[in-house]
Amino acid sequence: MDGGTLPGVESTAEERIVCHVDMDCFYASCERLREPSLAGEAVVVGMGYEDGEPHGAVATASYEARERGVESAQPISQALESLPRASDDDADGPVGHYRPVDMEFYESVAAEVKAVLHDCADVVREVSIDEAYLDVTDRTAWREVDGRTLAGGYARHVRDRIRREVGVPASVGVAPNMSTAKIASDYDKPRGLVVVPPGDVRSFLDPLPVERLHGVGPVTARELREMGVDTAGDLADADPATLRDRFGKRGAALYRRARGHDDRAVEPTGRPKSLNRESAFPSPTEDESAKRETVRTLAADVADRARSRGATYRTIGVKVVEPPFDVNTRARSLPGPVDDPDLVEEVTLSLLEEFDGRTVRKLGVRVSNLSFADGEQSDLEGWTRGETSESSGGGGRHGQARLGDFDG
DNA sequence: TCTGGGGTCCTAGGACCC
DNA sequence: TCTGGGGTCCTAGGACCC
Repeated sequence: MDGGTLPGVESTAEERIVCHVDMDCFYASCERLREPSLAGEAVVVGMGYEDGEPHGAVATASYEARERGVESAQPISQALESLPRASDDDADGPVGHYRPVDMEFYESVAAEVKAVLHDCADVVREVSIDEAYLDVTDRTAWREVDGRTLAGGYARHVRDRIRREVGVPASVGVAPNMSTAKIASDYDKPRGLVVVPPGDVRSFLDPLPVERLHGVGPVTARELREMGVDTAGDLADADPATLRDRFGKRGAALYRRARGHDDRAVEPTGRPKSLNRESAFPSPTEDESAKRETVRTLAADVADRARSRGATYRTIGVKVVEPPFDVNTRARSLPGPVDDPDLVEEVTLSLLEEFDGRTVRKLGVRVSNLSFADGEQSDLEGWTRGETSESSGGGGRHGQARLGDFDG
């Protein structure tokens, strides 16, 4: 169906075809989907926002709202200063439509998008609710027809199907690897379609500021600039040994990616590694009963989510954020995986005790070291027969050795 | 950027084992 | 009693991403 192999052209790893699909201001687009009159209007979706109130933070702003100075993660009160609310009728000039986050609805729209993606590719890695990588090597080719690559045409097809079948806009980047495809999808948002064929990777990346590379945040960007590295091209020309010394594994990976090399395979979405719930107090508090009550609620929520996802956990932890923004984490591991809400509460309350008398602005509860019932490990029959030797601890030759950990 | 919530990966030191 | 090297697990913190 795809025309077979090109004569004289060897297929190499660098000739994979990876699409990165990035939904445009996804939450705002979802709001427009169910409220079509919002098309073309400035839309702000707020986390912790309630109709008519000033509290909460911006989760997503439409491009119209961004033009008015509304930024992601900004407090709603601040957003309202640059973009008054449409429902406040004294507003004069441009106004915004503010809506509270409705995750359930967004998840349902995302499920429709994912269905399209899985129909378009054999391997799909969902990174978040609004982002995914597709390996479409077997569905198209880098060959050019009339000056355009077939891969680009395929990416356009993916983007347009999402628009047509689900009704929300997306941007798509196509490249021979994940890292470049990701940058490409971001290059021309919204409704972008950026194609970077294998031969063009370096010339595409070279002029970009280092911040555009996935994995370079404010801290790394500052350090790189101090080294005289401003662009991806500078990074590609830097001394790899120096980068490794300064940034460890990450430095080595960044160097390779800046040079257009990224051989990570598009792996299908895996199981979560941890589950976590946190919430901030309206203002920092030292009220012990408020702290304990919050932790109890978070613990119950996390345990509940773990159960609903069929996960057991072996490590339970808390996060305590003290003003101004000092993050403390404490965790305790159990001898074996459990599904035990009461234990989550007990352990987290006990970990919280260390912070008695301290003022906190935010608390969190986390479970990690997850196992899944249908997964490969902890097959109950194997355990009881003493046949399972999957044990992660070195030396433990037979499952029997660890069985004792579970009773008592 | 007076800082919301849900995640991932990496690093470093200490405990403990052989 | 002191000393070596290799390995894993655990905890805490940091950077980053959406």
